[in-house]
Amino acid sequence: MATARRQRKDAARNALLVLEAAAQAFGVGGLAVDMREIARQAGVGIGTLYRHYPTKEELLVAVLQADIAAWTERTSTVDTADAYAALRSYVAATLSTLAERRTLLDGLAVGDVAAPAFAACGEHLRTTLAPLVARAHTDGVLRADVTMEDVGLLIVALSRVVQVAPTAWERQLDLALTGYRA
Amino acid sequence: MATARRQRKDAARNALLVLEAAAQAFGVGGLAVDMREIARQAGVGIGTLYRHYPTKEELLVAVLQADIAAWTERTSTVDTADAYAALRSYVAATLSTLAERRTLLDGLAVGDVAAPAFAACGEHLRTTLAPLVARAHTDGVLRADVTMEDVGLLIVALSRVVQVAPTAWERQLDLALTGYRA
Amino acid sequence: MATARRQRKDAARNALLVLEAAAQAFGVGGLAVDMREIARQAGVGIGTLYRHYPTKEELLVAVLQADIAAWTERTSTVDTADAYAALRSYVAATLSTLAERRTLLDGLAVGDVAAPAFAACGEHLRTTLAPLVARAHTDGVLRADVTMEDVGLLIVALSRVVQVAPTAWERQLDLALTGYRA
Amino acid sequence: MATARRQRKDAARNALLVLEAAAQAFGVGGLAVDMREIARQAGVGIGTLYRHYPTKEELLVAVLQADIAAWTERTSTVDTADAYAALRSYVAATLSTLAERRTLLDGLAVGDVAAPAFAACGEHLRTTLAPLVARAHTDGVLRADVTMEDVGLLIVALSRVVQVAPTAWERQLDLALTGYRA
DNA sequence: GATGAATGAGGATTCATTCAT
DNA sequence: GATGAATGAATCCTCATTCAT
Repeated sequence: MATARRQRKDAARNALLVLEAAAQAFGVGGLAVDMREIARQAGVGIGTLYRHYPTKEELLVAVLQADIAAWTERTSTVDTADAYAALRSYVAATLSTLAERRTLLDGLAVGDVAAPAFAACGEHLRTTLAPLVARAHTDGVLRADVTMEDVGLLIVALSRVVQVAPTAWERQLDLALTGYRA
Repeated sequence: MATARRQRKDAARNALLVLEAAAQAFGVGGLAVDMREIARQAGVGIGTLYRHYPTKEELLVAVLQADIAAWTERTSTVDTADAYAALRSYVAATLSTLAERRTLLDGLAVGDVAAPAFAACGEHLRTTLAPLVARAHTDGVLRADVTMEDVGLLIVALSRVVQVAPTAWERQLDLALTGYRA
Repeated sequence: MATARRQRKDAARNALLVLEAAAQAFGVGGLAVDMREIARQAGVGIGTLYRHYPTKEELLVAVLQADIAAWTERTSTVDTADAYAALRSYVAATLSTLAERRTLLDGLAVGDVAAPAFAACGEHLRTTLAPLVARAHTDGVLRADVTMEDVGLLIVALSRVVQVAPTAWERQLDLALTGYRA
Repeated sequence: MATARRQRKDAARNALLVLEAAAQAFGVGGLAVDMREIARQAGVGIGTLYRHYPTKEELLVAVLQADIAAWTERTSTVDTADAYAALRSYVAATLSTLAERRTLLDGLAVGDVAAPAFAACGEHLRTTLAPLVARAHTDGVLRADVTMEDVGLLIVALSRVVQVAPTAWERQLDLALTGYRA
């Protein structure tokens, strides 16, 4: 049993090694990366990689899910003292997550396989961002016609800035948010 | 002579057909598209495709150059009556060009081959956008600390909106530009 | 008519230009040379090349035939004063021809198409070399058991020396011929 | 460990099968042979072929190296009882090796990749042939002015005979060697 | 007759995935 | 469970040859 457990531990560790290598590799080379290269960087055989992720697509989805998990965790701890600060904090946390997660940032999606992952993403947006926007409206710190969708698109827009000029997004965020303010 | 010209005309037409098919195909499938598929969609043989564009890279660059040419043309006729309107018009013209040119929008670039094309792009930005920003400052319709780079990044940012929600960019542009206003 | 004649002259000239370019090109790159490259070096269009030589093979055969013609001409004027000198002169003339004709030297032959050309070659060997060998035997300057075939193979052998060390064949010829002497 | 070794054994066998098929194929069709055809004749998939020899060039070089190895092995056991016999034996062993190794015989070489292989070849010539020539001189069985280079060129020359008339080289060797004798 | 654009079969190589060990 | 050798479909590109002008 001890052996079995040890093996399971090793297996889990391998799965993780592959996941990290894949995140790295997809971030650098996009979908074009060679599965062998990922296996190599993970320090495992190609067979091991395929045992854990039977398909390139599934591996990508796994990376995506890990990214999204990191994001939901990061954005669940926004400081809520001030309504405007809370909103800004949420957007900033999202963008800073994207800055570290190229796969998510690049929107690497593949066919319908990634759809569920992104659906979970929208779900989280609705449950966490909506209250913040509502409160901002209540507190009168947001233009009345600005919706949650607008803020979502703001994030989407600034994600490109993150991609192109990784240090410039904070300034652009503040410039743009000025336009959203009441 | 007339004969020779006629042939060239046909050849030129084929080159154009290939270019259009490629723009379409790259826009849909990214760099992964099969050269044969492009040839098929252009209605020419694969050999003809390669006669005009000896490499996949070169074909992509040609598409990029056509996109950029379309953009420079479109942005050279901005209404200059009002400084703010002129600036907005420039950004809007750029974004609407991107909306029709997926290759450019997706920033499909390949190694160093695309670099010159994009360099021309930056060049054009500097010569056309700079005066508009300068005039906006002179006329006092732009926050004093907003630079040409900021406007460039605004375009970059909104290009993502174009990509994700092709009809929403105009509203986002006006929202954001409010923040840039003096 | 003058025009017609002029055109025929031009056509003949083109055929010759192609032949020379082909001889050069095959000599350098073997059969792998691109037909377009030959046309380019001949200064004619690819269509013109194909008008004169409908096939790569046929072009090669034409080059071969020109080579063989040069050889038969060169070897028909051997000095016949002394039987041994005549024999040596014949072999030397052959080898020096080979030294200038890479296509022939490399034995570039292709399928059955080249066979007739080489048959003519053997034919010429029999009609010109045989008498020389016979006379050498009569004059007692050649070992009695040395046949025409032996001399033929001597040529074949030394042709490789010509190929590998273009200046060394004469010495090797004299060394070897010593063994053939009575 | 036993497991790993077994796999390597199979892999090694495949590598060898490919090598032999390639030697055969290059010998018949020169460099023009289709890699797929080689794989087919070896009874392996094209991917397996490429796993062992990542390039057509490298496969050719491998064939060349095997040929050269066979030659060095064959020529290291020459009978040294009599100086003249030893020399003849060396040349004969070389030629009979060539008779079985078309790739080497045809001098199939490709760019600079084959250069090292052939360099090793010249090296071996110098270390094994030189002493034989020296001893022949000492024993007075070789014309004083005949050098190692002459013998080398004799081999080169007769290799063409091997190519053209595979059964005639021995007679030609003896004829020619007579000229080299003291 | 000359030209060169068009054609497409053919050939080298890569890479996702399977499977024997 | 891990490994990596084997597989072959897919893809880029070349080049002999044809044909419209």
